[in-house]
Amino acid sequence: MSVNLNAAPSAPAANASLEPLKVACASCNLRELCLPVGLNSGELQKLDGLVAQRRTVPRGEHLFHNGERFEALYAVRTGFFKTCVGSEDGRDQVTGFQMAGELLGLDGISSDRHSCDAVALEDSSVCVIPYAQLEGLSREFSVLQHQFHKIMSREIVRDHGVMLLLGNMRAEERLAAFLLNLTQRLHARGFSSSSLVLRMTREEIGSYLGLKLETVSRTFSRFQDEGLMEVKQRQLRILDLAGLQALVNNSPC
Amino acid sequence: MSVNLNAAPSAPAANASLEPLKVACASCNLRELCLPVGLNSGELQKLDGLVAQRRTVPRGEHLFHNGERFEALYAVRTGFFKTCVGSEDGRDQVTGFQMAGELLGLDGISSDRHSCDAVALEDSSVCVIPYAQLEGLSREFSVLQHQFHKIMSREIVRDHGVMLLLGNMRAEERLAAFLLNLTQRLHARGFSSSSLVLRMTREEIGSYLGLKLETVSRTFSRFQDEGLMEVKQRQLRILDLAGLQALVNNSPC
DNA sequence: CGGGATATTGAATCCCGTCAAACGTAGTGG
DNA sequence: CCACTACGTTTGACGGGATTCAATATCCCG
Repeated sequence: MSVNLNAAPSAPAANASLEPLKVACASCNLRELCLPVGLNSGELQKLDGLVAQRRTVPRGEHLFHNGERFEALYAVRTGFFKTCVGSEDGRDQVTGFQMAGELLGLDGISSDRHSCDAVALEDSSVCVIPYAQLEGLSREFSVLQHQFHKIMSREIVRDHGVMLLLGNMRAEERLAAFLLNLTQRLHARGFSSSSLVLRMTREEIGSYLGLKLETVSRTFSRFQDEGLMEVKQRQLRILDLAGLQALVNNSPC
Repeated sequence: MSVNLNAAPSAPAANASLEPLKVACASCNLRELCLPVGLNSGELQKLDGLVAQRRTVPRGEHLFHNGERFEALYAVRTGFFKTCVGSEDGRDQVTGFQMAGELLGLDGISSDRHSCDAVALEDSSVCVIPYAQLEGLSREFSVLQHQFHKIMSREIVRDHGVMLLLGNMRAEERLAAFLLNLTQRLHARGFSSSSLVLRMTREEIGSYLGLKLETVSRTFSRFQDEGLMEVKQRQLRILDLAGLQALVNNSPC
């Protein structure tokens, strides 16, 4: 049973990947998590004029590719994405998982080209935010400007947290921290904070956390044995939140 | 000895940590690496009006602390910094090393508080860029706005690269990548790209790379044995650049 | 229903961390 | 100037946590 928030309002069209149809930011239930935070109604209207296009991305498809020309940011409306970077040799690293209300493509600003791949992990839809126009509008509205800067800064802070995780934590702590982060974000979107469906494979979790898929699987099993949670494939239920938090906070030394 | 942040701007006092003295952005030799990239002379002048203050930070002192109120960004003028984040338990992680022309404090925008510590690794000086005023000016000048966005985006891209390093690479590759990055940035600033002085300890390198100081030391020794470089304490000279690059690019598998 | 992708589990291996000792360097003050 | 100390670095031996290789189980989609 997939999470189905904000299904397209009608969309009778064939399943083209572009939809002219649109939900105004003003009436979008993600507005408090997304770019429009703090805008008044006039500003919201202007922003709406800019976000004219929506795009759906079927599961497994790319929203954009590494190296592609950067022209727009994308706000996740429904669904779930991963972003990953790759090195010259085949290795690649998942750099993040994005859910409703989160922005994709910020990495592209630096060089006018996307520097990672964005892939939908379930059928998804995004709002297309042409970047040049966003810069223009954020010169007009300082609230929008500030909110945009906050979003970029937040991404930097998040990345630093991931570095801490990758550099200092052991497998159990990494996985616990990951799950707590996931449930917290889901909770902020109105979902249960104890029961969730993993949208990604063990391998993708492992890539994000700097672990091999076998280690992720084994650690899940151990958590289950210890009564911290129930895992069955992608279905996960947290039984002992405090126990998980303790794992993250308590130094092993 | 606590950091003397933001004393009154007048304060002609002896060698306080604040200097009213100032070098115009227009005549700063870092201008092509820093915020002013692409500005015309009128715009440069406006920016100069904003960057009214310089601050010196002695080796070992903090430029800012985690949790402190965020009010300004800092552009490194001379010297060398590290930034680090810490978890509730004592562990901390170096998230970056900053040299001349690079910006510090971007993490603070997200929550109006700094979310990391910035520490000078040698006697350093920075330009203070009051953030509210920078937002104002970047609403006037789209070139400044865009350059600022590029800098933030570049930080995100860099962080993703570090994630790849921490998540996928082995000790040798991490250290090789680190050294190549360091020499490349030094080269861009007119220094030799083969000979350098490490401004940080083995422990700080290790923290950045997710390794223990002993591993860093051992790996340096191995590189030396293999004729890739000469290391003597902080003094380092690269003998086989191609060899180092090969280490980073060639998958071990 | 069947087949490919995904997940679980075990056993062996290895890279890095840990612990410990010794050395070198820099800074201080007698 | 040199002894003294604190700090950073090097190196060795050992252990452990994660990876690797491999076999099996399970799920999902057409």
